[in-house]
Amino acid sequence: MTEKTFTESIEMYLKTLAEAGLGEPIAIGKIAEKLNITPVSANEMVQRLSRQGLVRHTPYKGVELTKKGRGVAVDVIRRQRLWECFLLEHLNLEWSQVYDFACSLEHATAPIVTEALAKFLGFPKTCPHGNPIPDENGNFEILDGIPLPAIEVGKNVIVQSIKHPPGDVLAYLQERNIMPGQQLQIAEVAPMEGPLTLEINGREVALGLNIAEFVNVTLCEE
Amino acid sequence: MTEKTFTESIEMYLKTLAEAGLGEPIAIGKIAEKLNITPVSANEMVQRLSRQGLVRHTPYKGVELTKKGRGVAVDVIRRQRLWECFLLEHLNLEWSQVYDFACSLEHATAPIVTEALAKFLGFPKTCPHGNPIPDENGNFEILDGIPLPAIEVGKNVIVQSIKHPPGDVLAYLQERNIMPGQQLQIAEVAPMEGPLTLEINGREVALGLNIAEFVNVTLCEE
DNA sequence: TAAAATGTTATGGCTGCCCTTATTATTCCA
DNA sequence: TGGAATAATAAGGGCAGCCATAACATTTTA
Repeated sequence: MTEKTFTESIEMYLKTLAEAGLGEPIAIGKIAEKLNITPVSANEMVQRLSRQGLVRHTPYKGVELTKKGRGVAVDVIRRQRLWECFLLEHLNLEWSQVYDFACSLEHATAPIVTEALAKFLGFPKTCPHGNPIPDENGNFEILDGIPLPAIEVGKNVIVQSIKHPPGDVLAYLQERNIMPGQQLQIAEVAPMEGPLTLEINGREVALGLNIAEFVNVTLCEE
Repeated sequence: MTEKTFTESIEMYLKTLAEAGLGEPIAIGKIAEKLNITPVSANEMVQRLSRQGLVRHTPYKGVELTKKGRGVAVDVIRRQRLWECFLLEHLNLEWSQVYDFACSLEHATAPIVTEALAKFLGFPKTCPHGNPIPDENGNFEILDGIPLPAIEVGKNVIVQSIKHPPGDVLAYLQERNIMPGQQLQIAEVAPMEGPLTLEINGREVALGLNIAEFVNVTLCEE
């Protein structure tokens, strides 16, 4: 077993790559933006990761996780999402806050602790934001949710998951009850990339397109 | 409020100082030994801590926590001991392992999480090793236990607490059932700084003096 | 197809925290 | 009281991970 241990910084890079999409290469600029560092620094670091066989970097094309890198990333994500469950369900912390708190804890969690935590929680399948929690072997189901902006006006949908957004957007969503399990309807789509108007529990709520991209929903059958 | 945040390294120095005794100054050499670094490095770091007002360093005399430093140290200790309780009682991890696991988590735990954890655990008064858990304001009771080597032969005692020992000593103690709450008797004291012979649950157990120093006990009343 | 946007490389610098080696100062103890 | 042990200081170094600035390469797009 290559049971190595990686720095917090490395784990954050790998997690960021995994969260950004496990298919296509990610632009270095995007990584830099998400990690709040300069593109030059991101470039440096990507080279280090490349040397360690954790990512594959095609200049001017982007960065991809290798199998090894993906394995680490999935493990980090597992740890984080388990902690999110614990913090929300057992410590009763705010839905909008558990991501950040769990992000600190994830880097300080040994494998034995991770597995004991998973058992304690009853092996949850998803985190409080609706995203899947990989199992001990790194396997997880890919969600079938659709980004909210792709839904037609008038359709009833249920929020399935929230992709991790930047800044205080989670608190913004929580205030408006846009959380997994919530049913809502698209009441109106403003022209010129304008906001969506949603109907949630009988109330009208406007939601910018950029934010709506982070909300994945499934159609209600009726 | 000076609600600053400190590096993991700084927290470890301060915690080490607090654990080594909250009275007299600690020699730099001792700190270096406990943190597994060279005395030169420890000296450097102590100067940094001094500049930040966290410790008071009297050359050739030793290092002491300032009020500010003690506050941080007590907070770190609170976090660690709460996690120890959680890891032992809820995740069912080994008594001998929870100290180290908690030590990683303690540096990644925000105040809100600490308080929520304390509430979840029911505000425990001591950690699994019998050491007091400071409350939210940093107050805690000082234990009245006596180091095992100070007890006379023949006396019945109950283990009150285990000071944190180096290396694998906790596993060694756990194997021999020397844990808080355990009743035992000093059967024999070998001459020339030789080991103690203890009677535990009808079995005889030899325990070196150096290790016994870490075991605090109270006399059984009868 | 040329300008704008983005990515890459080079250079130099910074901080935190650790290291070694060597010299000097102080304290402790026999 | 003098040598051993311990502590302090100095000088030089390393590594991780970030920064800025500048020059240059490639890709995108208008």
